Amino acid sequence: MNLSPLEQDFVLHFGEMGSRWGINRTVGQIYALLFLSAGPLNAEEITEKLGFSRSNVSMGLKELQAWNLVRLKHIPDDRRDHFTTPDDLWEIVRILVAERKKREIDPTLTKLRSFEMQAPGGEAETHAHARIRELRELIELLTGWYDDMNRLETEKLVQLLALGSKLQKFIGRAEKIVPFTRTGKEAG
Amino acid sequence: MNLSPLEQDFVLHFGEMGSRWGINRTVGQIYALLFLSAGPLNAEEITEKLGFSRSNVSMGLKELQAWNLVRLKHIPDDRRDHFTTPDDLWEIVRILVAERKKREIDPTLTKLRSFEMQAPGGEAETHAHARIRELRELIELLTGWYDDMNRLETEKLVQLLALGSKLQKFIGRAEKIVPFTRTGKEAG
DNA sequence: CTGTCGTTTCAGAAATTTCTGAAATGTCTA
DNA sequence: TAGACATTTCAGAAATTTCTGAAACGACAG
Repeated sequence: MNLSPLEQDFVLHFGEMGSRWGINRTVGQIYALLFLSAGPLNAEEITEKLGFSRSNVSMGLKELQAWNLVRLKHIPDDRRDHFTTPDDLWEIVRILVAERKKREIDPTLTKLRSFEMQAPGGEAETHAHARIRELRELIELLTGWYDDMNRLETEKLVQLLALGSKLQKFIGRAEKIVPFTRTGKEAG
Repeated sequence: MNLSPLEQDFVLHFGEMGSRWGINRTVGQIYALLFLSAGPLNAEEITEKLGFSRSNVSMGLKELQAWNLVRLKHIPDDRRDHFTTPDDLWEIVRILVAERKKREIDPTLTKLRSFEMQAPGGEAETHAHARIRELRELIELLTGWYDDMNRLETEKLVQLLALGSKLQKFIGRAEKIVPFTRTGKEAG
């Protein structure tokens, strides 16, 4: 019931990567293990394979569930909880981005907007305010783009990404065809 | 020589955010302070404004320099080092993304490819290998798109982002114009 | 060469985060 | 209701990260 060298290496790498992303090392490892596993695992199995305490696994799974990164799966005649990651990698990407946006970007935008509301505190603060406005505008452009792309079916999304900068040929044209729209929702 | 309430709040927020991104809280604060400041600051000024030790500021600045996020600026008749952030926010975004890619994505890709090289360790590992291949392909698609976009001038980049999913109208057409390319590198 | 000024280094202190075992909680069965 | 099983909670232990003061370093001026 132990890890193959491949799994071992993969799990360690993503534990390491997780910790550079503000994610607890062991949480990263649990996720990596589930990601590779052919079927759902229960907490006991994870404990055995990764070799940390049962309670640590419990907390890790709880955190992964809070992030919506792991799915609970019930197995007939077994009342233990089993866990998996989505089969579709794009779903994983979507979840990751959505959660990070919700937790980090959205509160930041709120805060930046509130800064802009406050009357400038004198001459010296003019520069800071300008800087904050620029930052807010940049983040809004990026999140607007994200919202837009996130609405696409995965297939279309992949096609657009694959085309990349080749689409710049159409910049002028697109404006003519669909003028004055922001999100493209109306155009779909 | 102290912080305005606005600066204070901004600095604290980005310190907090930094720590969710694997960046030391005080490093985030130093960066936030420089970001808002109208002109270059020297280490002593940063120490006074943020109230942590001189050596901590020194280390923080060193780290920011290693990340290429901060520029050294010399002021005539002053032999202290002064620091700023780029005026152009898009330059900051480009640097941030480039550095994270270099430190996290590229090594991960290398590792995934090496996993694929290794002969599968038996029936059980087939699934893990498939999963790894999928992940590698997804990351390659995204980094390919990034490389492609990164080559654009900022103005074009902003235009493309602003159009968002409206560009899907051109998917079929673009394929005709530039067929068989994946990353756009050959087409540039 | 000596003194001043600015920066960096680094060992240990302080703070924070993560991990664990033991106990509590919850749920189902007989 | 008792007892078997699964999970969660949480206070303290362990590990890690961050921060500091003191000393070292380096450049320059006189």
